[in-house]
Amino acid sequence: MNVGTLAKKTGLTIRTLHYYEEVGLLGSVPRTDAGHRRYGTDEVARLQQVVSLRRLGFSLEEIRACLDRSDYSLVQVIELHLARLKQQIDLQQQLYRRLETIAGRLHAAEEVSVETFMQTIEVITMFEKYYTQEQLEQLEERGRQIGEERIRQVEEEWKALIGEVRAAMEQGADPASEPVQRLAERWGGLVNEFTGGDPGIAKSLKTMYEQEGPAKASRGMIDAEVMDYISKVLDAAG
Amino acid sequence: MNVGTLAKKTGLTIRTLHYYEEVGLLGSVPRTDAGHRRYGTDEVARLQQVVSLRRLGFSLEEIRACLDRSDYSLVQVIELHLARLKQQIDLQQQLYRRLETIAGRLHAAEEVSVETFMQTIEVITMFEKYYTQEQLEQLEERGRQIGEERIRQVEEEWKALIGEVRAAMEQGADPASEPVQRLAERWGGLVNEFTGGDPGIAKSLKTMYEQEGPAKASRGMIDAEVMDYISKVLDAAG
DNA sequence: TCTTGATCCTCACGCGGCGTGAGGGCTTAT
DNA sequence: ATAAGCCCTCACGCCGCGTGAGGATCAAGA
Repeated sequence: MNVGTLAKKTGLTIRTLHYYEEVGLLGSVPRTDAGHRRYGTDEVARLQQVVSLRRLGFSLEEIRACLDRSDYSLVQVIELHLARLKQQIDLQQQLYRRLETIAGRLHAAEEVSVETFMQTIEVITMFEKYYTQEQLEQLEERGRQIGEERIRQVEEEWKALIGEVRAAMEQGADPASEPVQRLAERWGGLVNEFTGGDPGIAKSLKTMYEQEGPAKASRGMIDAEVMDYISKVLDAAG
Repeated sequence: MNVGTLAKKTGLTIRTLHYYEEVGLLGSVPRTDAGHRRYGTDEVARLQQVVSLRRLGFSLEEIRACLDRSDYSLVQVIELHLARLKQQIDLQQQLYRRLETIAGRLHAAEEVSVETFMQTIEVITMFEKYYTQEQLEQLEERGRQIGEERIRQVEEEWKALIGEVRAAMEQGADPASEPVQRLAERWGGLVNEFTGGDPGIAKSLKTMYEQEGPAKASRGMIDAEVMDYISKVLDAAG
């Protein structure tokens, strides 16, 4: 059998067959006087083995090791390969979830510029740093249940509330005073809307604000001053 | 900031920074008189974006496209990337399952030579050709429940039975005769032990034997003659 | 100021698993 | 004899850098 025929039979290209021979996977293939390769049953059998192992994802180097030295511990090679595969799959799944989340957030945004994208990435990365996988899934789920509509609405409520808090702060209003305390109640309500009442998520949120600072954690909505003030207000509530 | 410092800050290598500049990801980095690279805030910011996108698994080409032309449809790029990732994950998971199955079979074997391995691969490949994913999982599950002990025992029973059938055939025994019919009963019992009474699996098994021929499908245990004979015997049973 | 060690530069080959030509010889049917 | 279709070798290209070689430059101590 000549290369072309064998190539068609195996689905490999001629170049691949040449290459396999070149790297020593097929030994020395016999030739005709003119130098054309002639594949006999031995070569075909060997090639079948190579193809089978290749389809399982082994490297050419591993395949050669397995086929050349029968004392090679196949089980170990497989175990190793399995471990590598599992690691890769895990990594890719993690990546997939990340990208999915990002895609979801971008879908919700009205305009997708590179800046929005980068910001989203930063937010996700920051979140992944402070929330456990479980918590992130929980947040996802709650987000779906609540709906995009409500999320945008809450966003607006936050902006308004922060504005009012800032105004109170700048007027030097007493943190313990009645109107300021009512702001605190609304604040707590919005926080609760995010955490869903889960104390673990609340704790992660707190840690994130402490570690990253209010400005970064709130994506520029809350600065250190306002945060300081609202902390006092909440403290005054007991 | 010089390269070394930036490299440490980003976790990249110096070579990588050079390379990114070489392929045009960082524009033209300003230099000192001596030709040393000096990274300013602009370059650092740009690099941050590159790193972020890189961590999401985008190719350098894609990153350049995204960053250079802001009119580039980010959402589409992400969707495409997600699709690719999904495909890869699916493929790798399929591979993983295959390898796991093979590893299980090899674990059950007493001696693992290259031949055993290749045979196992062939068997798995053949099975995957004729049974649905669901059916394969069902077979797995039944195998686990029955236990290796019983599997080996059944293997022995098959060998013995096939021997008896062959003997009957060579003596020219009437397929409808009482003792031969009793062999048929045992035959049906063993087949049933494999299929677990599932008609879908029985059908796939039948298709496999028809398409691949008895010798290949039974891994050399049953040849065409014996298969022919036992078919007649089973037909005679009605 | 001179030295020394750390840091920087460019150039260029290497990996894995082939794809994709270029430029030429062989075979087979007409 | 010629044309079409095989085959051969040689060699560069891909991606994302790693890893040197060989030399220039910088910062700090003697």
